[in-house]
Amino acid sequence: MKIYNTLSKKIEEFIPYDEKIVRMYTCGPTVYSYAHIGNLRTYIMEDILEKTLNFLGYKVIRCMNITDVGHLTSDADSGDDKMVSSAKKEHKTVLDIAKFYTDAFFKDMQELNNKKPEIVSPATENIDEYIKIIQKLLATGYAYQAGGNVYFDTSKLKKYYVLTNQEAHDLIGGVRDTVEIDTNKKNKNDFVLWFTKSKFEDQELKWDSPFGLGYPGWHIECSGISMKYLGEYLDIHCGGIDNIFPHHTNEIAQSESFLEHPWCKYWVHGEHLKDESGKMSKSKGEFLTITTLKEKGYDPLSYRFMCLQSHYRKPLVFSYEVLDSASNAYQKLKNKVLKLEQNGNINPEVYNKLLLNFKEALADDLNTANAISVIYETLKYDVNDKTKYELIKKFDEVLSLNLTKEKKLNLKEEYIKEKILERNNAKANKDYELADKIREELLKQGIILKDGRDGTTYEII
RNA sequence: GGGGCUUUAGCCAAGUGGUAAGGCAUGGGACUGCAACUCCCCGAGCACCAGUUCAAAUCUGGUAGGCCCCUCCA
Repeated sequence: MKIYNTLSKKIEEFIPYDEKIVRMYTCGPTVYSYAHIGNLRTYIMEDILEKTLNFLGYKVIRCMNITDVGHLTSDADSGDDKMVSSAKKEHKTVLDIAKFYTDAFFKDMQELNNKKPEIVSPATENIDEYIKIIQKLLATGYAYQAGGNVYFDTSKLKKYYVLTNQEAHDLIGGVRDTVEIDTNKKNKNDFVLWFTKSKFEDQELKWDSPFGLGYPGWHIECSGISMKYLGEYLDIHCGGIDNIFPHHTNEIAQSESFLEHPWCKYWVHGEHLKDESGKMSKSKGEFLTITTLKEKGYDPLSYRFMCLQSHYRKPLVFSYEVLDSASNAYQKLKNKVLKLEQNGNINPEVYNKLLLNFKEALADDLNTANAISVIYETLKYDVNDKTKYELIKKFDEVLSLNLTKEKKLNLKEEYIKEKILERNNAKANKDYELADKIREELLKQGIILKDGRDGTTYEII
């Protein structure tokens, strides 16, 4: 398959280290609040990537971290650890908060049909790993201690900005003036590996280490967890586009300095979901979560459908117009699939042809929009329903839109038929009030009545 | 100041040199007691300018608009 690699800024043929096994690391959430649907867009992309690789015959081992410590609100001393400030606000311990929002996160993931990675590891459970890495970096001269903290020395690298085309001196001009300069740093772009001198009195979580009582920097977390569970050679590292710099850049710096050989082959980044004002964030605009969407009557999978209709590397602007459109399209699509007859035999020629179209769409840098078009092509194709149904069922292994999920009938068939008869009598007597009442009652119980040329039939919602 | 992305019908969107997929909405029609569902029909020459070419939405150069990163962020 082909995938865009941020490292080369090109679409490349995907070749993992091992022929059949893919080791994939995806940056997880910082669990100090609910995830908004913009956060979730990236996880949908990652889910599609994982399932596409499976579809193409790879075995994927995927790992995700949970950031439950050491994530600052800003680089300045005025900042607060996000976890700590949440805990303060909600009068709970840091780990209580983390547990609560981790659970909420995976519930959202489930609502969106995002598979939970087989390895999920909180940052606080891997402290030994970070210490091990930092110790070696200190020993080999890639890190130094200053003012109580341990920093990574970016000047020791031949090339630090591997993911972007920036140069160190480019940074000198701009940046906002609210950011205070950490005078302990030898170089402007050095970053913290370990804090012993907490900037915040409230920092609750601290661990003993050879560098003193303290806590790890943010970037070291992903390197440590990744290497612990996926080894020294990583095939894919995913995350949101905002992580390219500094987070992923720093991960590469510290990991490759530690390993002394190249580390991850493919860096895959998802573009953001925007709103009218720009980037969706927790502090401005409407804070949209899966729960909010549900309360407004949207199926979470409509949102998944909305995301899949566009490309993961293109900005997508959220509006209710777009969501409504996706929601309509999704419901209609499901209805069509539901009506397919399931008897007969698969036409192997057509099956293989359309399956190939579908695979080619996904293998082309995850072109999910085209993959969805293949569903419509399938529905229109001149072939029996059985073939269509089985194809769509197969497609859904990747798309995960519940397109072929059986609906459950809560009512007895005889009861429905009786009600239809009753309504038909009412209609014959021009008692439309009663007829509509019966129709509404059945609708409440999930049954839609359809009046057509050949009488009344029903469908289950 | 530096780095990068983006601009295709009312909306979403595909397209990577050969004459604009697909979806949603709107409108028209069939069906219905009305409606919903379903089915049929209908729309753009691709931000702008200048090049390259037999041929450009697709390549080159420029202009304009929108957005992101360089500070925690998916």
